[in-house]
Amino acid sequence: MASRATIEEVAAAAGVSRSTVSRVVNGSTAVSPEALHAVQSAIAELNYVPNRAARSLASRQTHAIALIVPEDTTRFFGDPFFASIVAGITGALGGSDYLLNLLIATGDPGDKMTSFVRNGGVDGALIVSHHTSDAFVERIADAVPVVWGGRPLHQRPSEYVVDVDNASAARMATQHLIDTGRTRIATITGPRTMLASVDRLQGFRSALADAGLEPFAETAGDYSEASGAEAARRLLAAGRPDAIFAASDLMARGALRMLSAKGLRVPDDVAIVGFDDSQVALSTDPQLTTVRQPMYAMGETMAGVLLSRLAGNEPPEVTILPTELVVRGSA
Amino acid sequence: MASRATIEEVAAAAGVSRSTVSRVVNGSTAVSPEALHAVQSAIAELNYVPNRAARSLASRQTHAIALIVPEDTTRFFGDPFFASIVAGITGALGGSDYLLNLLIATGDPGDKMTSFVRNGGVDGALIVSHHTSDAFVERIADAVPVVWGGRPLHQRPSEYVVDVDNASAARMATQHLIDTGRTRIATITGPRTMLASVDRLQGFRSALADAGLEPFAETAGDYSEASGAEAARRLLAAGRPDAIFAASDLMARGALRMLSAKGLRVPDDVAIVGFDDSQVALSTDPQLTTVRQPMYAMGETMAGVLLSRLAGNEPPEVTILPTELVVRGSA
DNA sequence: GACAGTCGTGGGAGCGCTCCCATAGATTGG
DNA sequence: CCAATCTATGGGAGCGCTCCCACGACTGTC
Repeated sequence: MASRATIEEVAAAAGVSRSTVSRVVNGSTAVSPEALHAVQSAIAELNYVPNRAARSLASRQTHAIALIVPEDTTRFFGDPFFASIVAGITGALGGSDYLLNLLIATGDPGDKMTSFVRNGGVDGALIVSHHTSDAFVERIADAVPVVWGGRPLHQRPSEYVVDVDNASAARMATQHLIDTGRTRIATITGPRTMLASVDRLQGFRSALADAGLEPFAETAGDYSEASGAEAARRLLAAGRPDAIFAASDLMARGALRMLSAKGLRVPDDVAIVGFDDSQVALSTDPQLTTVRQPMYAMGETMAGVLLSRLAGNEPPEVTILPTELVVRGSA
Repeated sequence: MASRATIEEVAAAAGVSRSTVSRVVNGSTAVSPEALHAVQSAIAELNYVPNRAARSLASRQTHAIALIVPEDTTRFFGDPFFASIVAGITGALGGSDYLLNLLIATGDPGDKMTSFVRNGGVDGALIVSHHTSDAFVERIADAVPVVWGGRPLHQRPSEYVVDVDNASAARMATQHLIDTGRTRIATITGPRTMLASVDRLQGFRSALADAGLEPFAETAGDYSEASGAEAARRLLAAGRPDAIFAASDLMARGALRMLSAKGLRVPDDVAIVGFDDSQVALSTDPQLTTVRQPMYAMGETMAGVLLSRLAGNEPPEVTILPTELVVRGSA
């Protein structure tokens, strides 16, 4: 906890001016080899680390970005989707000198997150898992450059977004069910307050409509395993689907377990398709047929786009990453 | 992204001085009701949010703390242990105006974490999951007040730590196995580079020694499910234990699945005891008998102790939280 | 009525940086 | 050989706050 050295002290030790030290630290414009060397050894000797607050006050940037997830910690930590997103972001940030700030909370009690972002806590933000109820998120988007993971609810001009084509991915999954002869096809959606859920539902419906089928049933979960099991229970109480398209692997796993518990065989009695292709898809028996979305790449791309904006470049506003149907045992 | 109002502008709008605005913002010493009111409306009108960098430069504190986890993201997100710790910390921070900074990384490539902490990025740090190989962690402890989750490897005078009594918890778990008539008892430990693993192993050994038994086998995992399965495979290849004490629920689950896959019944053929009592313990069939450690409370306490230190108080240096054996179906 | 103690307030002096302009010296060319 | 150009460097002026001291206007006391 030694008292820190300041730039001025380094300058004195190296026999140069503050400015020269600053140039060395920031690797900027030309500095003579002798000065360079003198400064570098002074830095090493004094164990100098530039003060973050002073630097960001003067330069008006923090070299930190936030990942905002309007979910409670349980959901956040329980879903491998977020783990991959974070891993992707971390990967993209690795090369840069930016730092990631994880801001996880529903509703932002006390406006801590909002004011942290607004009062210059970060240079920009990544926002995923956006619900209609999260008004605070919009205020954040007013304050700093934002990149959305998934289309924002209220799209404004010049929003940057990284997404997959949820509707056609869901279509593809549903089509697979149709192609394999299923006719009583139900879906377990995510919360209708999220655009991704709505889009997937719409893809589901349109695939059925094109095939001249009616949805057997539509029921909502919250992307968690428990909600998937609960949804399956409701489905079964109301009738006997021969296939279920679940909007997440976690919900698919919940449904699968509920079906097994009720003595139904998967895929013989009921086929199940999930969404994500996370580790979860491999953990079930049978393993899940699912829609793969490139979660790691999504995180990586989001961070890349934000960094590019912060660097003053003009990355593409919308990036749509590809999805793919992965056929395994469950359908 | 409106240009921000400064304290000076608020002062002008309210017809008072900078100082008075600062007093209002910091809720400090007496301000006349009229001034108070004038300032408050000026703040509301101008949408004023104090600048974080300026504030922390002047006051020499950031109002942020870090949680340092020297693990890769996969391990971090995969283990409910961390989820509970984070939830506990978040809970404790909720009332305060401190912010949590999650710093997850093995080895700290590029020293980003270390220098972030050292250059005044946070006022203090919480460190969990400390391995012998993580030298950078010590450098962090030199730079800011730290509270350890689990005893640090190199204990120095006046370290603050929140922990459970791992040795006696492991003893208790092992004793349960002995009491239920098991004699060929093996253990799956965590990495020997972590003190908690070593302590649990030691508790395991001493319970057996007291009962006049020899350990059937000791093999190490890394607390992950896969490593537990792998360890169980090794155990089976070498003989036939009739009980296994695993140092985490995740490893216990891995082991349990491996045993089932090999056609062994739990608990009839092999009894299993886990450690943590996370959600995982309830997800297996049979459910896990396990040592409950109060993970949420550990996070909460760690944060509480750190906050108390930062507030200039003198919290107890060592807090040992209680553990408890939870008997379910697996042993 | 003069003196000490309050209370609310203002403003100077930094906090440790970056940014920009000025300057001294070295180099070039007509 | 002197003006024009370039390179390396120094230092002033902030960035937006907090902290501390000082000041005027009141109160109360002997």
